[in-house]
Amino acid sequence: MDDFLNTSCQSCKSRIDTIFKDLSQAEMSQLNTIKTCQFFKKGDVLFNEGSYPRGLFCVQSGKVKITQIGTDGKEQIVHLIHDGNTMGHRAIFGDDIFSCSAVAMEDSHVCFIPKAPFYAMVENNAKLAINIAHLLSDELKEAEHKITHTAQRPVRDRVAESLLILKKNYGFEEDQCTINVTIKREDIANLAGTTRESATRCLYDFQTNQIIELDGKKIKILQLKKLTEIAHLNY
Amino acid sequence: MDDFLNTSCQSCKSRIDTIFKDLSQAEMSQLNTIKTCQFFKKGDVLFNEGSYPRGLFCVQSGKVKITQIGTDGKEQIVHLIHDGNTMGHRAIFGDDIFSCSAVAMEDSHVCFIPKAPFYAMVENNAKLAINIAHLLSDELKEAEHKITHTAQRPVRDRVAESLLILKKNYGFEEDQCTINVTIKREDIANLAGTTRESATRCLYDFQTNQIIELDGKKIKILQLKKLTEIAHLNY
DNA sequence: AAATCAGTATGATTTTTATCATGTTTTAGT
DNA sequence: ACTAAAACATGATAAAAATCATACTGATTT
Repeated sequence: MDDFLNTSCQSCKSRIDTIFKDLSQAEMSQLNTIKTCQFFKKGDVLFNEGSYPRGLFCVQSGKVKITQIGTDGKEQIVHLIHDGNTMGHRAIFGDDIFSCSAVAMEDSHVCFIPKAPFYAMVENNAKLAINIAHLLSDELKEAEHKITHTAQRPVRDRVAESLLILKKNYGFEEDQCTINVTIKREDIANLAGTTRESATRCLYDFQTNQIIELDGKKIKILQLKKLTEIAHLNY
Repeated sequence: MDDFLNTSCQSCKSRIDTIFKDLSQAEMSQLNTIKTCQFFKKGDVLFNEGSYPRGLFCVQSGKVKITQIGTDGKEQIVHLIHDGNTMGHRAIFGDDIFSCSAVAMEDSHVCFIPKAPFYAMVENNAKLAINIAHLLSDELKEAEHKITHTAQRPVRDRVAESLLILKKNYGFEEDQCTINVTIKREDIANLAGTTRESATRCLYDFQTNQIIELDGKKIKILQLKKLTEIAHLNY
């Protein structure tokens, strides 16, 4: 992790869809003053489950996985993060330690906003607080959906959904079918809540059925519709 | 569902630990003006998944289950509600339809605060908005925990945890060991994310091992410590 | 280029869990 | 109190998934 050139919040392309979208010019320049830009290399840990949050992370570019350690130390991917997403708000507003860890899945530029001035800013701006509540509401909805559909669907369906989640978060490459992320089989398993072997088997089954095409760590979705059918939901 | 006598917010015992704990006297009497008190009989539906929220529910007394319909129409219990809890905040602040249904598990007194005046109140009170963010943060933490531990633990562990969740939400009766709720086997299964048969088998296994005692729909916890060990977590 | 290592593929086996089937008990309604 | 319906217990079976075991591939280091 190194410091990096300070991109201004005003010109940050990722800002449009964040909790900061409604800030006034004055507040924006204030935010710009208190934030710092940081660079994380692939594999770097942004924060660790159990540690105390010192502030909010706001992703400018890159990909981060949010994980939790379950029984027997097995990792569960709880959330996937891309540019424009924030991290740490749950721990900050829950007045809590981090319940998850964050690890960069590729080189990422992430801004950091120290807790105290950020919290003060929120206390004086109900609209900002409401935006945070909105974000938390969306995440809660997603989490509750995942509870229901993890408990109730077979591994095959969940692996199919995991591919759709990857696609939703990271989109396609220029060819409009290769998912724009490099991810290990094990992480697909950790996202689907199954074992590496079971995930691998599902992927090969999908390939055999011409639904996807595997090329090393890259995954091409050939039949998006069939994948959503297998997942039993509409993305 | 009938209207019921209007208990005042000022004297409401459940208020102490709600999002409304920090309201000023003026705001409190304003809240008291806009809210209505309602009564729901056991089995009554408070709201339905997919419908549009008209306001916030605040439970004065009673027990409510928050459920979601999964694959093949199977119900998942996402949340258990007791006095002092609110419902509908996720849908309201997510600017969304209800993603869950709410059904009274026993006769309940629930206050209703219409959406528009409530939202206006929040827009003018950052502290209230922060309290809502706090609540959502706690719920998100709980949901993420459930994702990880549903995916990773066997049914037996999850059934054990379900009993602990029931105990946490509804406590014990006077004997300090009978869980203070009447719940069907099927609902225990829906909470644990398994089938009725599997849940039943686990409960009888626990009884055989003198960890619990079953008496119709009532459950006595004989060895709380063993139950937490089986669940593989510390409550 | 050989060696090392992380990640991968895949078969065989065992364990876990759901499903199916059937009889019993409990509860609610008249 | 009687009847119907709902909820429950439990065994047998089948299906799903984890675990175990082993060999392969591809990248990186020496």
